Amino acid sequence: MLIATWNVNSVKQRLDLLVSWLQDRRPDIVCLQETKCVDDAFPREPIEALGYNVAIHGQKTFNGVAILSRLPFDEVTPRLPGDHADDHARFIEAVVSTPAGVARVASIYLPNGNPVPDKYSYKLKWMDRLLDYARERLALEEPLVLAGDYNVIPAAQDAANPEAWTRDALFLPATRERFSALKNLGLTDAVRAGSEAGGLYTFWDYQAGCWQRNVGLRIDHLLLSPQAADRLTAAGIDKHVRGWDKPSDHVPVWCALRVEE
DNA sequence: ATGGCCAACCCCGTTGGA
Repeated sequence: MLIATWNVNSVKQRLDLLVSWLQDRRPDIVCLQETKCVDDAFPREPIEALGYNVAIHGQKTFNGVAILSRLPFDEVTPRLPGDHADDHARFIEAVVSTPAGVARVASIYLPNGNPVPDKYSYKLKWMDRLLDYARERLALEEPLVLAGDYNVIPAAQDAANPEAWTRDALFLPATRERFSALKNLGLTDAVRAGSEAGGLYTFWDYQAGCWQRNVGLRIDHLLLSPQAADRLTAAGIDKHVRGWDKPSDHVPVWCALRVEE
């Protein structure tokens, strides 16, 4: 079973590329971020025509997350618990039944946190809420995948120019500490389970010829519970999608989980 | 050495992203 995440930077602008990529990669479950449209405006039909069920949590102009799944949804829950006043559409969770039992998947769009300090406290609070949520879900001992745009550079090897990011919300010590704390709960970084190599980027800024110069960041991640990590057979980054016409600044990241007994 | 993009929105500039 293939589970992927992709920050599409507007699902309406990216619809043709999304359809092409779904046809090529044929993932079973896809977590989308930055859909940037209200639920009524989400382009359901061309995605459903490819055999996907669609769960969405959008808002006007900004943010917006979704989950696409070939398997039907048993449950869908928008919003990360822990702050009723948080009205950003940054989280949606779904449960599906697989041949090997239930799987729980969350699509996560973690706050950027810049500029520091004005917007940074919201990011740290959001990460603390994510830690609480993950702790609670891990107690269920289910296959669980927390996939999305974390806006976290986990380590120096995850940036082309790490020294340029030392005072940035994506790379500050408090950000990296919370990401480490997530992994220390027992979550596995799917890409890092297969390779410790540098240069495995998932984002290249539109500006300054970053793509052409391969100046990128690894900020999109799939974190797996032990029950999912036990079934992990492969993970990858669809870097070639960044070279397509009118691309998102992020590319899809995926992992393959064995579901047969 | 420097600057270099893109998307949404009600409007043709401003805000947000990373």
